Amino acid sequence: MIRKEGEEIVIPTAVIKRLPKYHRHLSKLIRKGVEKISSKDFGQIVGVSAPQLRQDLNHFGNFGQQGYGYNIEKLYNELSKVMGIEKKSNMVLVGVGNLGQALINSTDFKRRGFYLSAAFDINPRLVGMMINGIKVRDIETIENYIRENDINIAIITVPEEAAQKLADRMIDAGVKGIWNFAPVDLKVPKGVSVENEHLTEGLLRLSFKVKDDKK
Amino acid sequence: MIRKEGEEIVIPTAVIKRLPKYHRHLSKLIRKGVEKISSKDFGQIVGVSAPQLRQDLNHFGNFGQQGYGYNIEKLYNELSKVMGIEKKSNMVLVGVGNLGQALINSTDFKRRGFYLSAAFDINPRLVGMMINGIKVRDIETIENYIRENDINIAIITVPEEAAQKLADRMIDAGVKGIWNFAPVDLKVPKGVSVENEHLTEGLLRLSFKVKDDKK
DNA sequence: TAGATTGTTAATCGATTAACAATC
DNA sequence: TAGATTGTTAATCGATTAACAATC
Repeated sequence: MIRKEGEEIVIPTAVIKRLPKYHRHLSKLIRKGVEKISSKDFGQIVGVSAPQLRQDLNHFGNFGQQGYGYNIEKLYNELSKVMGIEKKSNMVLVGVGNLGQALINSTDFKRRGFYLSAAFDINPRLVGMMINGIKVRDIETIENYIRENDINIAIITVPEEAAQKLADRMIDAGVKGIWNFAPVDLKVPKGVSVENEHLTEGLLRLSFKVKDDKK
Repeated sequence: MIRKEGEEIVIPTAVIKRLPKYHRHLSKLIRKGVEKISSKDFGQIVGVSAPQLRQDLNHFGNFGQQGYGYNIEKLYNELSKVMGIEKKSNMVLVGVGNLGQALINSTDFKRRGFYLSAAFDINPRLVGMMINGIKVRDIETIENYIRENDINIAIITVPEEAAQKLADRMIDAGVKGIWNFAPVDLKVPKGVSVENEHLTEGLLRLSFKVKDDKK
């Protein structure tokens, strides 16, 4: 793809949705020790057609080589760059309940290059604890922490009622992205991104499919 | 919409993806005590255009009324039916770790009409425990339980390595749908549905958006 | 070189929006 | 009845697939 200087490049949302899946399977292939792969084979693995895969990747650069295919490690690193994954820890989690702890303990995160900087909770019994190497801090100190440590992504795993207020506070302190697990659609100002993880919706989709299949 | 007898009706995947969101907001509106709503207003709430909303709903029936709009409770019940939500408990969860416990304790599930029948784990320390009214049982008894209680949906919250084998066992015993939280794409035979909940992918999408906004 | 496979354009398909007659 | 709002068809837009020249 040829990019003209100064031109706005808009990536189709359909492409953005597929990138993380590519990233996950590349990570898996690296662990398996595979070196290269063709768009045909990789497409089969991730469940998209070969031309679609090539077109998706070409939004970000020409990572392949004719007659050879794609070098897996190179492609993985390129996609990591594209998605802004850096070893530098710039992420916090708020709400150390069951779900919060599950995320703190997630090996999949770490494996994919994500590192949590700290966790926060309102419960004094939890404050001070260490979980998987992450210190739980008092929620009242979160604004300072965000400012001082240049945090730009926050994970919200607090109850529904607390989520929006908390989001506002963190955004005021400088957070640019929120990964929200509370069952509300958070409202955020322009320039801030939200990814709402409404778990129950996945269950409903499954239920629909099961019912639909029976017919 | 007029349906002809015997004709196969295929619901576009784009529509299926939006249904759970409609359901969630209807649930919220009921709790607020709102009685009726127009496609224009409801579209604004759920973030789709009014014609799209009407078209989506009309795949399943004509639930609105000209000059009036939609009765919220009626629409909620219709969509619940469409998605196969029944009070009758026909769902089990396997893997009572942090994530499993988070789901067992979820108030959002119950509120939306979903009920768990039982939970299973391999760890003898957990077996026998009651969590939020749900009994934790020995994983070795799961096939029998599925057969005897006519279970058709299973939630998998076990480690990656155990997920596929477990899925196979449960499908053999009669499970028709799997909601999978392990970071693998489960392979299932035709007639069985899977909804893969790859949490890390949501975080990557967020990371991409944050990075993309900075430019 | 010959074979393989990419990058990219053009054609097709599906999903969204615009528009309006039907009707409560 | 007049006003509001649905259900539905036709037009537009975006995303996917097919095809192939470029090239390693």
